[in-house]
Parts: sequence; C-alpha cells; structure tokens
Amino acid sequence: MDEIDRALLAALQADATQAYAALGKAVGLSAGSAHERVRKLRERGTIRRTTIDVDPAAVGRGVLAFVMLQANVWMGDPPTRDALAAIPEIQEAHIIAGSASLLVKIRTSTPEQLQAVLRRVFDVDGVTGTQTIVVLETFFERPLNVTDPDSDR
Amino acid sequence: MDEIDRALLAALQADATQAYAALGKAVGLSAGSAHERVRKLRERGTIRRTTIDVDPAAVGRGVLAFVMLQANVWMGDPPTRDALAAIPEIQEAHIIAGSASLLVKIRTSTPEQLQAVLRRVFDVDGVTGTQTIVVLETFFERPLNVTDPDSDR
DNA sequence: AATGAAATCATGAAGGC
DNA sequence: GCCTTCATGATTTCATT
Repeated sequence: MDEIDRALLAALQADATQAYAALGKAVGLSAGSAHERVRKLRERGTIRRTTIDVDPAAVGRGVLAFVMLQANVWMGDPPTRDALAAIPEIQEAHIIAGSASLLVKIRTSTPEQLQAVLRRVFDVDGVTGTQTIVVLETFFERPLNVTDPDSDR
Repeated sequence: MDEIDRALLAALQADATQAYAALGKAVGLSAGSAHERVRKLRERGTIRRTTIDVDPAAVGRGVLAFVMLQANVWMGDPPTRDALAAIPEIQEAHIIAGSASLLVKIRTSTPEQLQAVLRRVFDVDGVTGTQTIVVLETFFERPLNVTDPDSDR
C-alpha cells in the first residue's frame, strides 16, 4: 500500500470503467503496471468488488431511515445477523456501543413501507424496542476517503 | 424500469466487471441489447456510477461511528454541507427528523482520530452538541435491494 | 516491480427484423 | 425494442530489463 496504490483506488472509486491506459496515466504508470497493481489489490481483498451505485429513488427506495434496536439478550450472533439479513430493505446492520444494541439502515419506497419493515424488525428475537431516525434529506454519500492520511499510523 | 432492468442492476451490483455477453445471458438478452439497456440506465441516472468497494480496514479506516449533531440554527443549507464535506473522514451526512438535526457517518484509523474528527465537527457553525455511536462490529453492508418489490407502489 | 508488444476478447455502433 | 455483425479498442499474458 503506497501512494500509487491509494491513487489507483481513488481513481477507481471515481470511475471504475476507465481503461488501464487512462488509469496508468493518472498515476504515472504504464497500462500494464497499473493493471498488475489493481490485480493485486483485488487479490489481497483491498478492493472487495467492482459495483454500481444505484439511485435509490429510481428503484423505489426513496425513504431512508436509521433505526436503533434495544435488546434484552446478546444480539451479536449469527442468528440475529441472519434474521436481519433476511429483510431486504435493511442495507446495513451494525453492533454498537451505548444504550442501544444494534443500528440498522433501512430504505423503503414509502413511510408506510418503513412502518411495515419496522414491524418485521420488532419481531426479530431479542428486540425489545426501536428508535427510528427518519432522513429528510441526504447531503452526501460518498466513497470512503483513501488518500488523506489519518496522521497517527 | 421493468423486471429485466432490475435484474441487470442486481447483476451489475454483484459484479460490474462482467462482460455484456454474460450479463445478457443472465437476463435472457443478447449482449447488444443488454448493453443498450445499461447505457440507458446510465443516461437516466438510475446508475449513478461504476465504482469499487474498498475494505476500510485495509486503508486505515477501521473505526466506524455514527454521530448525531444538535444545532441551534437551521443546518440544511449549503454552508453546513460544505463544512461537513470538507472533513474527509465523513462519509455520509443526512438531515434528520427528531431531536437531533444531522446524522453523519465517520470512518477513522483509530479512536484517537475519531476524537480529532469530532472536535472538527463540533467547530462547524451552528453545532451545539454531539452524540456519538461507536460501531463495535459490522454485520453487513450491502448494495441497496433493487429486486424485491416494496408492495405498495 | 515496470515495460512494451502481441493475442484474445469485449465494447460500441450500424443495419435489419 | 431486440438481434447480429463488424471495426475499434481494451484487457491480459508474456518476454525483457
């Protein structure tokens, strides 16, 4: 992981369709070398996959909410994970520190559908309460920053 | 937006490197037709971009937190947006309903760096308080679901 | 680890159904 | 709107430094 690898990652985050010739030029390498470095980044798992960013509203997922779940048992185990993963509207699920136990990110078509999903979430074993944060507007959602140093490493 | 378009989106979310011939086969179309449909999906903005999914830990962003911001003024305007966007560790920023005003998603290398970012966030004009939720473990983060119907549309 | 060249394969455009 | 064809250009491998 040197500066060139980071520059390649940033360039691919911005546009993963560009040719290796263009990528190489952007970081000062030949197409072949750029290709080889990217191959290794994939192999190591630094690049998890190449994917597309879909506009949620265009596919009927214009409503976004974050929900904190209270639980009366430890929910950090596979059964809980699987129960949440089975709900397609849940995009992310995290175990958190603090008064709640889990935080999930939910996208639905309408507030009514959000309510329907909350009902399913409430029925997951161990859940004793929910606190819902509805998003009114998204300022931005962007790829994680790979270039700026977080000084203390 | 028919079922074939949704299937194309799902296939591209899973792997945007596959050839149009493979994509077409997956949805029952020729390579040329698949290509044409994907071109239109891009043109319409349904596909916002083709990108890579980077492992946060591999680039020194292994610490994840969600932070709710209290404010004493309306923060839904461009200056606030720009002030937050200028902090590279902030990956998402949303205006929310409820007692807080904003929700941001932050990734840093260490808890110490998280503290440093929180300090910067606190210095954004209008911010009067923060409540931080530290993620202990991520169950999953996945592309938004484009296939399962959200029945009421 | 990077380069340049060569073979394979995918892309993107055009014409016909 | 989909299919087939074709020229162009990108990917990927390999020999070389």
